[in-house]
Amino acid sequence: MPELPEVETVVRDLRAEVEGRSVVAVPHAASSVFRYPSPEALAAALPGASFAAVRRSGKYIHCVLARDGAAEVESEALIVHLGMTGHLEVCDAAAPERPHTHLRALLDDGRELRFADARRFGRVMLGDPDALRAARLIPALGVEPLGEEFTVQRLDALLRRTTRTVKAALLDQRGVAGLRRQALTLAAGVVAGSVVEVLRIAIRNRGSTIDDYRDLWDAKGNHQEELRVYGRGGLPCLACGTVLRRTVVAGRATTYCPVCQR
DNA sequence: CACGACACCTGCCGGC
DNA sequence: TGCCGGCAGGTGTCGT
Repeated sequence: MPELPEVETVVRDLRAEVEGRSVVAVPHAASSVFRYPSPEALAAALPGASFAAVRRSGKYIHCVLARDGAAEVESEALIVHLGMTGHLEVCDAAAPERPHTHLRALLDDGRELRFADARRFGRVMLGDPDALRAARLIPALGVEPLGEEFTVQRLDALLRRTTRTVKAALLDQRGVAGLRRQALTLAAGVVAGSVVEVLRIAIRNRGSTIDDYRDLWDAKGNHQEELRVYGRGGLPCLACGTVLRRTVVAGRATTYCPVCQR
């Protein structure tokens, strides 16, 4: 399940591969992952556009497009959310199509940008991000946790005005975009510092491959090796040896040490 | 506003 | 060996 560190890894790699490239054709576009416009309309509109920039917004990937000869600068982006099992790759156009491939975009260097998603929880959209947001096709995300605006004050205000658990608050993408994992009832300063540190380390480790996540080259991330609690229910706590417990918080499986994490 | 329930969707896993 | 129910989980929607 791609989280912010995994998405950031994909964005950085994608940026190096497609920035400056343009789309020549769309040999394949079909599936329910296309929320707007229809896959046919997207396939018709994408050719001729070039990738001006690749950015991350929460867990959304924005490929900002540019068009030659367009007098006025129009804001247009190919937006991708990986959902649970979404996967982007840039490969030779002759490479065999992996199962559940929903989009293939032929680039001007002979390669293809492809999107595959077995579970189809992912989304692909094309349009003005502001307009898509206004149309509620993409959500109005909260503070970017790796941005300057993610301050202790902002987080403190966010946590202070709610009775929800810290985990539930952090999971809500309208508050702080792109976060999950557990947190405890700690001072906002500690949480804020931890969030940023953990995200930076996870990105340095190219994300966590818990199940399906692979980068553009189909390689696994490395950060799963660093997780000390996640997925270790029933195993001893690495700090004190107590058996880690599993429970459900905010509708999500949550593992914790009953001694170290109270 | 907070949160549970459900929908979407398919691979995987345990049980029979 | 094989079928099958159950489960996971990001996000949106709807009901309480």
